[in-house]
Amino acid sequence: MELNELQQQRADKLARLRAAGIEGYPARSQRTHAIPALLADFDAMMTQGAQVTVVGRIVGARRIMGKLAFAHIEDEHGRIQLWLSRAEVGDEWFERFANDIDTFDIIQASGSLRRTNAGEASVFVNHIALLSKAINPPPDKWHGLTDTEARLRERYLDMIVNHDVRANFRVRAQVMRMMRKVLDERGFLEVETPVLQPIYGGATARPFTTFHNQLKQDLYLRIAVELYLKRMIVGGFERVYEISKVFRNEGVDRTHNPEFTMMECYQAFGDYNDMMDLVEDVCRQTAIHLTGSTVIQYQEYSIDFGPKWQRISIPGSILERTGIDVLALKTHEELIRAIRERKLPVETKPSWAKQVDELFSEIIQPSLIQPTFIVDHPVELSPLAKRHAHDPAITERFEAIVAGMEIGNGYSELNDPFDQEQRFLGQLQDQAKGDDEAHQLDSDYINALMYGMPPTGGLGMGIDRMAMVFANQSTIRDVVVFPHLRPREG
RNA sequence: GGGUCAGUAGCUCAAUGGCAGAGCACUCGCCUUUUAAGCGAAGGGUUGUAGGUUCGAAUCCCACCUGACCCA
Repeated sequence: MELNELQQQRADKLARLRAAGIEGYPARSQRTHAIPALLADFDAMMTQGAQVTVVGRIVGARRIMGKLAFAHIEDEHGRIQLWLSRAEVGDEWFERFANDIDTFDIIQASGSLRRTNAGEASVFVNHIALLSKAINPPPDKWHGLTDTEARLRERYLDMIVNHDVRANFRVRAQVMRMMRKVLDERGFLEVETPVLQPIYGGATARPFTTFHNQLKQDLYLRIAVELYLKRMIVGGFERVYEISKVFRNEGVDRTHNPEFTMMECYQAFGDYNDMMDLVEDVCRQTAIHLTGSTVIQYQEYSIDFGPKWQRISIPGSILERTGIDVLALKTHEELIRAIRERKLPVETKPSWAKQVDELFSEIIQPSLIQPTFIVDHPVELSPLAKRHAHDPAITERFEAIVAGMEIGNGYSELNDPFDQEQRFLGQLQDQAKGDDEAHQLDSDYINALMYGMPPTGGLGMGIDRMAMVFANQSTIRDVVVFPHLRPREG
């Protein structure tokens, strides 16, 4: 590999250490204490004359004087000062520490515990071992690494230097843990269904396509888990869930990433009310788990997961806000004309249903900051949802909105195979009109429904967006460990 | 897809048509209580890429690449 000047200096130091019989990348280390544990019990251990061995990465500047040296090392959860005295550690290692050990090297230090004159808890070192030589130099010790592109391209460095980045991923893990906890407590079984699917379904989106060489078959990376989980409901499982990546071949923006993590669950003999209850429960418990309160801070808002969520009707709220009665304007053309007459700032979409969705998402949704369920989705917009018991034009469906973002979507599942076939055929018509996100016709799924699926409630929740909410991040890339970037030229 | 802004040393940033600089980091020397240690010295550049204008371009023009933000 080609090394720049700073990298070459470090490589030369590694060569010098090896010439002295010191391995740069040994297999084993002998930590006796994690740094936070040491700090928590520091004074008692110091009084007892404890000998400890800590490990970690050297961060910040080493401060080398003629016969004393100081540096800080950091393990995952803590940071402590190392205090080296030439007399204590010996000339050989003191020189080595000064000359051939660098900031960012990962080392092991053994010694006793002492406080400096300033009172700082320190390990008074009598022995050092190198665990991993860093060839790349650290970024600016004061300003750190701030360039967005550099942070994303070298996320590992971002994680080393910017601790709040690490914190986001801990929150994300807690969100997933609470999700599993609530589902497990309610008796749901965690299952795994195919990621590679011959027919993609369960959402309206464009897929990624791949190819199976032996079967000579096009396969799609799933855009949702839904249809397979509902086949399991047909198969007799009453409560199932899956948490995993789904893939949608669409643009990247503040709230979209082409691969994202979704939780989907299905509850036989339940309906969409049970699913709304589940959403409220998961969010409330997660908030309490993370903050001790039902209220969390998101950007400039305080969001309260304590009360029952408000419910807003899609057609009703559009009528109220814009004067357009979407249920009265039955054709796509009429709806577009009404939008143009009012000069509403929305994109033209390829079907009536998509246009209603666009209207709502642009005009109403961003203003829904407190937890809200939007309901009464037009049947054309929801090809897998059961018609509303009191109005066949709309469905028993909800979307869960927090901070203007959709974090979940659920419905009473359509289990009538004849209606399901008609919905699929309607989707094919949309496709013929140019809607490249229309749902495919899955005849095997209809076949499954023809064996009888119990009345069922279903739910999908976006883990990434929940992580955004609970980690107080405004872009999805800050809760995705390694967001996709275009390759650099050359 | 459209618009705006940005890309200069390892990092953070200057230099608005006239010698490409600073701070930190790094290297060398001194230093036994440092905390962004201190003092002294030295090194480090294909200014995102490729063209153009000009006596002269980091700077102006064109195209492209990468990213950020805004809009649709």
